[in-house]
Amino acid sequence: MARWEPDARGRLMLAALALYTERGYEQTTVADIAQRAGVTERTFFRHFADKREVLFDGSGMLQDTVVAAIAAYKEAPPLDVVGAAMERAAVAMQDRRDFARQRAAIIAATPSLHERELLKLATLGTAAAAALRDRGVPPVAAALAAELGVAVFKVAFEQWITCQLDFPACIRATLDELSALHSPSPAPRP
Amino acid sequence: MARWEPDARGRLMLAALALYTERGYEQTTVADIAQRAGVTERTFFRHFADKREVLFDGSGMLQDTVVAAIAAYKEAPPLDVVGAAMERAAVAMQDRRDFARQRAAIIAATPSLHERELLKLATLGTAAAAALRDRGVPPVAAALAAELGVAVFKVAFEQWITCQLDFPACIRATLDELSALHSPSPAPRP
DNA sequence: GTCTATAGGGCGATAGAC
DNA sequence: GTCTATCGCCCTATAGAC
Repeated sequence: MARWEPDARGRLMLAALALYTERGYEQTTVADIAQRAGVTERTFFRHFADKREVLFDGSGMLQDTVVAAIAAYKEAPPLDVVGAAMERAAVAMQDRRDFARQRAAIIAATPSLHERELLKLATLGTAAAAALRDRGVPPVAAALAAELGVAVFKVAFEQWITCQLDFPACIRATLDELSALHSPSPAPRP
Repeated sequence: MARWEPDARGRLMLAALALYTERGYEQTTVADIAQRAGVTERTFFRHFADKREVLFDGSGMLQDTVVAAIAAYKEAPPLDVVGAAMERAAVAMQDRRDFARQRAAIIAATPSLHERELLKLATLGTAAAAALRDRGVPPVAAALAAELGVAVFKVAFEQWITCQLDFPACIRATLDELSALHSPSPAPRP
């Protein structure tokens, strides 16, 4: 028998998700989470910088996916590149809709977690802008296109967890809405 | 002589701005701020919900300006409405560029403050979306247009504090960049 | 793993304005 | 009398230091 149960990190994440749902984020102490995971409080802080971070473990991977997709995409206008990258990220998240929904419910109920989520998305935007610049997109256009990409992601994510469509389809629908916003007249005469 | 000096709130804001600049946000305690303002620590927390909030006193007014501008603007496509509202907000901030720059420097140096700034902008976006819906814009288009408005505001703000242009001009320039992103070919044959 | 400083909330007391 | 701003002290949990 091992000296410690394996995967303390995974148990801490599950315990936090469950407790935040059961009794709310603020009513849950780090000691509670550690106890349910069968480790000490100190161990929690070895794995996660703070009490919020335990819910954001996948955000680094999401960012890597987006950045890689931007770098790899064929020659195209900046907006098409970020659109395709966001769809790619959506594909990677598709099979975790129940988790995403539970997590989103906790975050929506907790301003402090909402803040952290926004920081992660902003960091993703900054990384996306850098990846666009690496493709030769001028700085301001890159910053703007990256922000639009994140905006599309946010709106599409909201759709995804509240309706039946799958995530990539929500991204495509939101990208269509974005185009429509820029040509208010349904069909400019050809 | 009054029992207390008036405007404890204003003194707390000034003291916080000065101390955060002098020695950094994390190296400043609430006790330090309270002491410089001549009140107790407890009084600080009666005026501001937390140590960050003291830097975001104006954000409610900014939001009111944007929402009012959206409600009052003439019949026009959603993107034009938010664009005009952001320009209106920029006009209102124009005369506080030095303050904005000092504040931005503190925020840029402090992830925790960056988080709070993003939350305020997200809240502004939500309010702008609601104001667009009140004008009859469909929900998804409203959410997307509001996000675009905030994106333009962020990019333009960055321009404003790093270059010589005035804020409304930065907004207009960024709105032009936004249009350009959607029509990559310089001039589609008429 | 233990120790400590700080954030931030709860509660009652005080003193001025009205 | 009421209302409101401030104070002071006690408390817990976070998060960093040792």
